[in-house]
Amino acid sequence: MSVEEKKLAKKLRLLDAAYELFGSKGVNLTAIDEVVRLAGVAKGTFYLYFKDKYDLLDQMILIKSERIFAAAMETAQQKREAFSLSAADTTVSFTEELLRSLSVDRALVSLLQRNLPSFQALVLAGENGVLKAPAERLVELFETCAETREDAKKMLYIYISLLGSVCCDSILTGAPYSVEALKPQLFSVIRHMFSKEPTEP
Amino acid sequence: MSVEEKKLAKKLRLLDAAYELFGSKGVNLTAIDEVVRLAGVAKGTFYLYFKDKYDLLDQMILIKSERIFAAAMETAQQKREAFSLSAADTTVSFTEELLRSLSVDRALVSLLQRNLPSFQALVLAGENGVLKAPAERLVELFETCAETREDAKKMLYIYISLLGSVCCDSILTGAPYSVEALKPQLFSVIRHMFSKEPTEP
Amino acid sequence: MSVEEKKLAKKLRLLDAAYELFGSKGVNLTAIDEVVRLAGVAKGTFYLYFKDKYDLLDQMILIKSERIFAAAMETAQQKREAFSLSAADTTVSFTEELLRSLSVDRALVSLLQRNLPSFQALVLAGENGVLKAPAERLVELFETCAETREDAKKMLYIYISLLGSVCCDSILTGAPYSVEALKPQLFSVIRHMFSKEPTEP
Amino acid sequence: MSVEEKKLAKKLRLLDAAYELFGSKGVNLTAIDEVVRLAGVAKGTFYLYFKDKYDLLDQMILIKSERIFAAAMETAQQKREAFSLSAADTTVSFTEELLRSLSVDRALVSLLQRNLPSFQALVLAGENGVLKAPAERLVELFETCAETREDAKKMLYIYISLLGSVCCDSILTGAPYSVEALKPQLFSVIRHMFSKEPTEP
DNA sequence: CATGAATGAGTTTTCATTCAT
DNA sequence: CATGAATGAAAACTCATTCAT
Repeated sequence: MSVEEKKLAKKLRLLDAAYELFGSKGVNLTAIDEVVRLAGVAKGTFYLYFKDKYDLLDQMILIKSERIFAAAMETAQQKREAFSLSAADTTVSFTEELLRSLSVDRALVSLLQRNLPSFQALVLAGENGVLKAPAERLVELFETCAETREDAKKMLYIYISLLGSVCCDSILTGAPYSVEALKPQLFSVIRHMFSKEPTEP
Repeated sequence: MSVEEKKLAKKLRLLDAAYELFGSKGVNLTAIDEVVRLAGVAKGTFYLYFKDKYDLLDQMILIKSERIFAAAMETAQQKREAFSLSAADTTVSFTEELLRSLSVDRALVSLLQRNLPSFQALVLAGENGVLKAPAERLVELFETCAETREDAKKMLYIYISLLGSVCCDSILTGAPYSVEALKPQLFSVIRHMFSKEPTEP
Repeated sequence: MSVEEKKLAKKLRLLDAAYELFGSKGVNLTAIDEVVRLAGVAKGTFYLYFKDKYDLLDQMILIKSERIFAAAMETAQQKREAFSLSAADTTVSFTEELLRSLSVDRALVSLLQRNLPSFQALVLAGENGVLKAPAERLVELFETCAETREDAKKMLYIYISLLGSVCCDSILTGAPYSVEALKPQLFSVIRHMFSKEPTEP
Repeated sequence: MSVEEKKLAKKLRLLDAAYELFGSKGVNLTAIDEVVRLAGVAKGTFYLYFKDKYDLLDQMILIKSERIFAAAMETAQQKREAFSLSAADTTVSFTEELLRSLSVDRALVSLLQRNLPSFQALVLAGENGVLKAPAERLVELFETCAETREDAKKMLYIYISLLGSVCCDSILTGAPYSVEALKPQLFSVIRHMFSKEPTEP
């Protein structure tokens, strides 16, 4: 293993350890001491790779959410092409896929819940590398029901906010409603977001 | 002033001081020392009324949100009666009123942001005293577009989640969008939530 | 109930509560707050009857140990007269009786254990009212094997020390030896204390 | 000085400082603050080496008592061999030596007094490393007057209890009797413990 | 007499950060 | 690069004691 690989391995071990701990006890209640202990590296090493706890958090959310996000979009796009799905149905499909992935990765949900704002900013920031592609796809989907690209991005923002806050408790605690119980209403709202009829009186 | 009144006054002073500080610097960065200093009471007095910082936080959110919530509902109901508003329009009106109040009370928004889950649970818990009345009104509004009362509560849950997460950043940072910028889309989504047309293909 | 009786009742309630708590968690780890709460009196009332925690402790040990001490001596004396027991046998009998009482009052043992010094001082202080009579009897018993009264008191001191420290753990934890397991050796030592043969080479 | 040596030095400085303070004012009245100030280390360093005050206390008693215990046994054994002392005389010699050491180390006495039970357990626990050798010697001494090894250990237990509780007050306060004043009776009791004559009527 | 709210000095404990090795 | 011992400021929490009612 090269020096460069060893460095990466250490950083990844720190990220994994933090992932575990931040997810289960929250960022604020997790001491750097615990992270390095779980990662099996020295305390000083932490500061070699991260400015502080919150720097690590940001990097982690980025890495972890990218994978899941891209995969869900990949699946949704394939379905869209295979079955000529509408934008609304594609978004629902994407949502469904996302919920499925999140359901089996409670640690990530826990993280997102505690850090929704950073996550939202991330998705919206078109310039950002890692989430750029799937986010762009989503904007395009919402453009089908919006007058301008800017309006589409606003809808996307609302969609992401809704998704984030609705799902976290459902997945983590199942209270007050389970994900399955909320799906009909949630999908209905999403579909309505794509409806073009006037709602003003 | 009776002893009981003095006790209440002291507790309120602590709540007010914490409100101020939690809102401006966040709960985690606020030391109990600061709270009691601002409140002008002894440190021990804090522990006479609250188990810890988070106990105070819970009580505060309850108190503060009740006021703003009840007021918004009051206004919305008056408009509904005066102008025979539909359920959708009443909900929009309630939303508008709530956003207006929150816009001028950034400290509360800051609090809600950091504690959305507790707040959501609170609204949904019909048994809870303080938020019972306005929450019941909202359920009734959503019943006009839901098959069952249970479905209405789910829609309410989605609505509250949406509102909470959409607004917090908008109000606090104005980024990525200001409240005003998001209103058209937000209200549109809310109105669509009341639409009865099928959205399934 | 007269005023005077009410006052006494309060003091006794405090003593009983402290008895319970001191015995189970030790004096140092028991807060006055807990004592008054358990006693059901106001915090200020405590200071009406006791200077501080340790004042209460002293009074309590006195009261509690007097009863048990006097009773054991009473029994031992009766046996002595009935069966013309020797001083050694009377002391063994007294010891046996004491161990029996203590075995069923673990709270008191716990107290004595944590406060042996005060207790020893108490027994030896011939001037003290409550323990005077039984202590005097013990001195007399030891005088049968000592040259002077002063020597007898020293033997008594050794006896009390031995008894106190040997028994506490035995009764409370049964470790490393149970009271029953230690009795043969303990009684043997006590009997030897009364033996007059020279032990010097 | 190596890192490991420095660590040990720091831990010893803490132990020494605590020894000084615990001995003069008691464990409960000594704040960790004082310990670290006297030791000349930072507060955090304390928690690097000890869980809390009582953890330090336990470690300290072990270390301090081992030294004094082993030394007294060493001396007693030498005398035994030199003068062909009997088991009883060797034990008296050991006792004398121990009392002498303790008389000039009041801090340790103070400690033992407050923690006799832990100390007794320690001596009896044959498996324990540090006190194993001298304790084994004592058991052997008592075996000369006991039927079984188990009986010998019981006698040892009684002997240790007696010694501990008799001496503490004598050494520390000189009241009600000084060590010198008690020695005749104490030694007599010890010698009687080794006498084999029947004491039962 | 009795109360119990209020006090605040005192204590324990944590933890991000540094730096010599 | 990596380490982990050391730091000490800052935070949480306790509790004996007082005193106005």
